[in-house]
Amino acid sequence: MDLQLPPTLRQLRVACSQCNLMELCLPVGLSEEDVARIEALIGNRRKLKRHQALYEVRSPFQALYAIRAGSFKTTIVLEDGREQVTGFQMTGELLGLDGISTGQHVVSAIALEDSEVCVIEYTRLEALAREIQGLQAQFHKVLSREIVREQSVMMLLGTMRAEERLAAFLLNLAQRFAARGFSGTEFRLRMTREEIGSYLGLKLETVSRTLSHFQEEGLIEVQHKNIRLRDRERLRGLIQAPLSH
Amino acid sequence: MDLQLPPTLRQLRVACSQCNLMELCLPVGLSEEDVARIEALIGNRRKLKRHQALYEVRSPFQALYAIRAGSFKTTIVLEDGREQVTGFQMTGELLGLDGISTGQHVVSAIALEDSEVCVIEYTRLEALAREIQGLQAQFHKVLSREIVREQSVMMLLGTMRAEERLAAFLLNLAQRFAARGFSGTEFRLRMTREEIGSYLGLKLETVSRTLSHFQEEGLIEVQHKNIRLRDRERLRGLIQAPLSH
DNA sequence: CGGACCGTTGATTCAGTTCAAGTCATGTGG
DNA sequence: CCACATGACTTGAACTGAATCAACGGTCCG
Repeated sequence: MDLQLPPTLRQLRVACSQCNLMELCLPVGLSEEDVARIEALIGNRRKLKRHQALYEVRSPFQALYAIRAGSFKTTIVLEDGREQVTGFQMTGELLGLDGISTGQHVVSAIALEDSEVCVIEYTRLEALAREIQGLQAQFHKVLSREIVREQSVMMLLGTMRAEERLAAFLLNLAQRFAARGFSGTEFRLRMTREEIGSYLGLKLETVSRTLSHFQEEGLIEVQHKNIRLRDRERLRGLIQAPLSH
Repeated sequence: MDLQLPPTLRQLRVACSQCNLMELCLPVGLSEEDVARIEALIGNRRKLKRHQALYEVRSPFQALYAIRAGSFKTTIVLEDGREQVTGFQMTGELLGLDGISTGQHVVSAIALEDSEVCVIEYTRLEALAREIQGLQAQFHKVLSREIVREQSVMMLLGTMRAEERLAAFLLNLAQRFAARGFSGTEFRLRMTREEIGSYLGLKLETVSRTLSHFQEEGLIEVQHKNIRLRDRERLRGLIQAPLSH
């Protein structure tokens, strides 16, 4: 995920107040003064190479991570080894919320490309949230938003057919790219067909076939990992009005 | 869900400190003094008849609800009318977390039987959480636990076969009944086959067939809504070791 | 440049859905 | 308090969407 800034500028963005993700991240709707205090909270950064784990299942929970650059997947594993992707995260989104409950992570977070995160030590976040009402409110909203997101995935997995799932997935990605100032009609998938399938409860062959099918129908153009949405309305229609029954 | 207390006693339990759900609810691990302050927070109660909505989709979010007696389902609806159950809640569990994100509820909460909830006004909860660290910590854990629960439902819907889903569902119910001091081997389902199916991404016929199949196998006894677990270990084994592949 | 991974496409199989018919339970109004 | 209607559940038979198995082409990376 290119930040579309020259490298020199990239070096300079060291603080939340200068981060172009500010409106996506925690310090939203806060006074300058409060943002300054949050900057102090957000200590160091961490860089990760593609396929590297930010944290693993069962590792102790200590911090949340705001994605500064790159993207991640979170995966959960069953005793018998079956694995499922529970989410894809991109810049400005928060990772680690699953660890608060038990003090141990229940998913692993893996970088889909070379990435960088801001480390937010959790005890310090809680302390600051007690002092800055706006931060508390924002944090609660982030937690609740994750609950809501997962509920819509449950809907997707529970009641949608393969085509609808893929359509919903593509539209969601597009919307998130657009929210970050990238094109919402042309983008590059960071994940494999298998990872998409795992997230959507489908096999990779079904993902591949369905994308091909969308292409035949003129809904999208697929070239490897590059996607272009050609008929967003019909794509949206797929979700709301299933073919039959 | 009978509280197993004579009616007279039931009248008397008016405060958190005397509520037998205390260890399941918000005031966990707090000093007596703090519990007293939380009692003040928890204003009135609300009684609901079977099938009555505690709140509906799109209704404004103002409060969380702790279930004092009875049980609920939460459902999300698609534009085309398709509906899915996203969770079943029983005594001591919190309802309404979905509303924090946008200020509007994204699910409806419907009583499965005559029920009663404690109303927790959200702005007051946030204010108190800023003052009482233990309450803040507990609240965050509750939010995170819901995120984790939904992730395991995603796993269930995404990668499990019908038998595994049902087995996981029954074991989860059993464990929650047991945590509340009821029998974990013999209990009554509060929801219909259709509601179970909706939650598990199955049709009601499949739920019915699978339960019958479990019975033939000697895993459970089913009589209408009454379930008895006869071989918990083999039931658990179903989840961890799928038949083939 | 070679090998591993990733993706596409086809043929076949199968788990779960759909359609259907009938039983049983519940509760409501006369 | 009974009668009847309605909703809940079960079971069977046929159907189907997605999985599985398989073979092959493309691409990326060391």
